[in-house]
Amino acid sequence: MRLAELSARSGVPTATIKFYLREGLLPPGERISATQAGYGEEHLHRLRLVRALIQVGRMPVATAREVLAAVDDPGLDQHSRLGIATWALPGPAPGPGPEEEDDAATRTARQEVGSLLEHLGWDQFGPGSPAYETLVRAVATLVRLGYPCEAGHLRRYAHIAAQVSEADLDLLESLPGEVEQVEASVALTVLFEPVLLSLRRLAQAEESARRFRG
Amino acid sequence: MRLAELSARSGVPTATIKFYLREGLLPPGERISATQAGYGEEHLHRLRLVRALIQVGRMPVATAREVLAAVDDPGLDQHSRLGIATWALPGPAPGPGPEEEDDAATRTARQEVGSLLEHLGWDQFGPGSPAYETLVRAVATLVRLGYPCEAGHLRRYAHIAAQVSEADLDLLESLPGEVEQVEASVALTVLFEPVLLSLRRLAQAEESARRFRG
DNA sequence: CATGGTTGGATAGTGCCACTATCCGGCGAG
DNA sequence: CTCGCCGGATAGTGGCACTATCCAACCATG
Repeated sequence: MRLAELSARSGVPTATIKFYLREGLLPPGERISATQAGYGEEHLHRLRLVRALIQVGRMPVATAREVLAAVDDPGLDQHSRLGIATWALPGPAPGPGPEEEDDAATRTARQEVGSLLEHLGWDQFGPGSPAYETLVRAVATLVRLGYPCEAGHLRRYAHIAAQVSEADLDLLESLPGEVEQVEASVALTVLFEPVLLSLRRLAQAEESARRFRG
Repeated sequence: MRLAELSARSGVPTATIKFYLREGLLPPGERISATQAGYGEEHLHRLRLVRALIQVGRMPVATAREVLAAVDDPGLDQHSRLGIATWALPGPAPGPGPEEEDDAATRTARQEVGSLLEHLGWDQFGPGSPAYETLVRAVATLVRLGYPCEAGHLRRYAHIAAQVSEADLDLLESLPGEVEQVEASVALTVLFEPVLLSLRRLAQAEESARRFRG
């Protein structure tokens, strides 16, 4: 398959594919001659994954490169791979970098988050992990706006998150092959986020109608 | 309070506050003289909300303006206000506009999503609503990558989403005042997204450790 | 063999968007 | 008086995901 056909089958412009090749998101095609290269089905699949991560998952190009490098890395067991994937994924609020906020709200948030995770016994990822920091930032913002979000309130959401992760892992384990599972751990983590959030919005509308109308 | 103090108390640069005033995200201050204006606590609160929507919720400035206009709109009942807020919120994958994709994956996704929502009886928001379209896009992407996401698989996530929305509405109803609830419906919908997704990541790590190690 | 369209690679440019820097005249504290 | 701060208007910046252009090699066709 040539670049043009890869573009036609994926719907991605050739210029964009070249860009991804340059950025290392897509492995180079098999060299046919000095100025020609050929691509296979695996390139098509990877290209679709890249598009999904970037467009649906809103992942920055640089992050996608790191995540995909981890996916391709051999010699990692299932758990570390999922860990790497989860670690590298940017989450919903990457923020303007390590600006080390230390206001009252952030300190409160750290305390509530810490006590929540301690109570749940969730100690795989501690402070410093992206998910943890994102959580602290979000809770700090809620605190700053004056909304209740002590560990008690958060616990309810944590229990629900645990159910989601069970569904995630069930789905992951139902897939064949180990390589596929690694890729899937990334793809499913990212792509089920919009699914979950959209369903939440739809469910909110239903629940709101139930409570405020009929 | 002058602009400089508003800036100091919120941590937002004065230039940025001026920008928000220009964009209509923040109501103008009370005119003290021809070239002086004063701001109150409500401006501080609104400014924090704006920052939260834009930075934590990743909402485009234009969308934030619309959402806040709906929040300020009097003469809307609770349900419509939540509806407007939820409708205007952009969700995780706004996409490159109404490009009317109509490939096989999208058609499959529309069918699965339709049958899922029909089965659940969720008919508040049909096709055309942002949440619905976001869901279709995400499912289409999953289909394209070859992951299982029939209505059956999605139902499990939908049930979990329903639990989230119950928690959301419980929290909303626990707040005093009606104006506060309107603002809260926006703030909580947006700000609990990172909370939920971060908790999911943390829970995934725990669940993964439980299954693949111990 | 000529030749014209196509291919892959390199380089520079575009468009969007959330700010941000600068300038200007009016105000007000000392 | 006066000098620095205030608010408002205008234009510029930086980041990022592409995208347009150019070039020489390549291959199919006549």
